[in-house]
Amino acid sequence: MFQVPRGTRDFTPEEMQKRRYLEHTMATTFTSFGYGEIQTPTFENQELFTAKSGESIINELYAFNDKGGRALALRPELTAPVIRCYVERLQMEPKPLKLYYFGNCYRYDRPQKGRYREFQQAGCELIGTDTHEATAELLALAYTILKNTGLKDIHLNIGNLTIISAIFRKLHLLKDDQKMILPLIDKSQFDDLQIALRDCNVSEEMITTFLDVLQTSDITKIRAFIGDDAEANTELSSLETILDLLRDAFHIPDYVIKLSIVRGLDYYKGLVFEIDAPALGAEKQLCGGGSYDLISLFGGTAVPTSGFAIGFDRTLLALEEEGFQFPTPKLDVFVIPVNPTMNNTVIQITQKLRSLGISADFDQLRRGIGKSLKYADAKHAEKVIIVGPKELENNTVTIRNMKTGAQEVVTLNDIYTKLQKS
RNA sequence: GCCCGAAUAGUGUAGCCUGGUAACAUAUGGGACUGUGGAUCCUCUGUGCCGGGUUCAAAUCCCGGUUCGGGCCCCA
Repeated sequence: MFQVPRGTRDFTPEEMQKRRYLEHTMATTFTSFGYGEIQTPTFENQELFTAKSGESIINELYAFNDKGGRALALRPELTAPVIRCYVERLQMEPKPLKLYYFGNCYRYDRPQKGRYREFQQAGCELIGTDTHEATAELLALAYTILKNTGLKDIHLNIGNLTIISAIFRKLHLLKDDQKMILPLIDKSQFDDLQIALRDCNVSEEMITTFLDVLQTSDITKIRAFIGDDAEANTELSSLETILDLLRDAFHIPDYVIKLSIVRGLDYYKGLVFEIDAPALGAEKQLCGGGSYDLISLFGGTAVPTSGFAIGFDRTLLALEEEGFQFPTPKLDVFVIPVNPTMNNTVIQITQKLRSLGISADFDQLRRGIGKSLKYADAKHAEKVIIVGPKELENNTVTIRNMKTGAQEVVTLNDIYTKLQKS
């Protein structure tokens, strides 16, 4: 027996129904915010990803050489391909340029729940603006997309790398020490962090205040800590303005300032954010993003960029965990011939309904009415048309409403007006 | 890449400890009910993840692999 490769999945019609629903609601929200869809190849030159994230990521790439000896890789994410495309052919588009995407990505990782080797990402890039209102809108978009899918419990956490760097300066931490404590901050392991800071000769008083600042949402506390650092003060004022807009203009009040968000990569600068779904446990992060600079790295003219990526599969899992009722696939009409001599009429009725945009199907197994009703029920048919000799003598059929069980006899000509109204 | 657990009809499970006829529910196909039964009843089909070992005998015990889950690493 064959089975799917490790970390990959088949999607049944039932699962595809959910995935298409989710994709549709997300795409609708993106377009309502003025974004246009973009699609890039499933594989790219390996260099694109190593340039962005360093050689070490080859271990987690599906990388291969093609028959011409070109070093290629299945894409592990979509930001680099989209920015590559921008640099290659979209630089002269009017700004701001708003791009969104859906796409399968591939990473050689140990699979577990919410983590697959082939997975889908949804996301967007905002190119050519970093005004407060643009940044606030990006945060609002990320939050709104997830809310619009029907998710109830999500947490938006906002951090800032410029501010955290200023704090490090304040603590007089060496570069190597910073590297060591960053992962501890990212994982919110504050006990270990405290010990590590003592080893770096940071005073007890500073450690206490620092830990407090990392966990606070109070901007005044943060401002007090960074003191007269000009760059950090500017950034903090910007953050304050952005958050005011998010709360008062976009009406999204439930965010949390979390300076401990550092994210795992070097090209982010300034604002970073994450959205979690507590329902998911270990792999609970649904969305991550921020402002970054990749364009100059890829040889384009530097303009401000920001964006985020959403874990599509995790979002779906979170909805399932919350018991979300997905729309069920339905059939408008199922047509049942009482015996096979009715087939000709039954097919004509079915075809006419289909041509009117009404989804319709008919019994193709020559089963009795009972079994056919059961099948119609399993397929969530709304109405059933029963075609039998008794009715046909008077050029009529029986229409049964599957929800109420109510039946009425209708002439052949009236079927279509009758069904179109409802 | 590391530690731990699991794997039995399409689906959900029992049996495993203590080796001895693979079971139950549900779903699917067929039939009865002579056109209303989205019922009921009857019935066919379909199952031990893979490979080795121990044994007269392995779903059961042992070893290796695979896959899935839980926790790490990582998370662009």
